[in-house]
Amino acid sequence: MTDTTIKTYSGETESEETTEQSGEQERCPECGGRVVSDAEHAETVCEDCGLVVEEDEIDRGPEWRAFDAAEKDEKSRVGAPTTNMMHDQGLSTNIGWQDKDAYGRALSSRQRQKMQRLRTWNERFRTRDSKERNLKQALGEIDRMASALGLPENVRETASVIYRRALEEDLLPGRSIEGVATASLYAAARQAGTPRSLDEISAVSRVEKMELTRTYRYIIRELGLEVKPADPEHYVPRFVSDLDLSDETERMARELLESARQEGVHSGKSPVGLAAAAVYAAALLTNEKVTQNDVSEVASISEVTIRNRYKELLEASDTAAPA
DNA sequence: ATGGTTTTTACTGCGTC
DNA sequence: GACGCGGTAAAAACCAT
Repeated sequence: MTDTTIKTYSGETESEETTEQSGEQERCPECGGRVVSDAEHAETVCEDCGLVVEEDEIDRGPEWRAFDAAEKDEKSRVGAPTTNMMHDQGLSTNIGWQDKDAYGRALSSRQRQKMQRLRTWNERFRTRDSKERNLKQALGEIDRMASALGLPENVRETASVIYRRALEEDLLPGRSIEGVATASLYAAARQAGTPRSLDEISAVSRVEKMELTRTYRYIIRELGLEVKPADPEHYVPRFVSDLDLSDETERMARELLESARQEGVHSGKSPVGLAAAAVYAAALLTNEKVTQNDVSEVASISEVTIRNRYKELLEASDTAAPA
């Protein structure tokens, strides 16, 4: 009866024994102490002996706070910030498409031809080696899927970083670009606390779910990424808004999940199912009309699961806070 | 490969609009 | 009668061993 062992629901997790943090935390070459970076002085120093490991690091952020537009111009550094979302981090030079010179005058036809030729070659070189081309494609894919799923920019950014790392560690051979890109996005979404279920992801991806899970697991393991089991609460806001329910309901759903957690109901169950059930139960309690069918659709989970979960949910909330 | 869980599928009965 | 809901049994999916 005592169900104390907490099993993790592995469909969405299986990351519990990833890296014990800091597999590659830098160490001080002198004393082996922990090294800590100090952005203000642009240094990386050892906590123990104070040795400066690196100095003059580049601060890519803006100069300081800007209080109005003029100051913003003054203080920003030149150029666009580097971003991992472009295959060359946005750093490569591009040749403008307008056939104008630096003063805006039209070019002679001879010059125009020359520029056209340069553009061609520039493009060829820029994406020359396979890794670059690989990245270019993958990032395009990540972007496409992310917008299809309505994921915010920071998730895309994270996904890009993960993909880049996978590429650098030679994790690609034998795996499809799309598979790894999809897995990166999945991991990024979960890390960012805006998880999408495997179903949702594979709906917009070109790869099968099986390949996705395989690749995902592989990536997580090889890269030592720490991805905590998805928290059902993270799904709640999305379901609530998809169903046009009130904030009150959302709050209620969270409460239900909270008391359920204390009762250990979460153990081994699908987070999505739990979230869906909580939303349904909450809607009931706040007298808003949603059918189990509605919920099951936005959550892509079966009605039966909702029924089972929401029964447990209500029981748990009774024991936790007897009315 | 096997076994234990969880989720899904499919079907049935009940009450209400 | 259609619909929402609750239940059950059997199948499928999934993870761990």
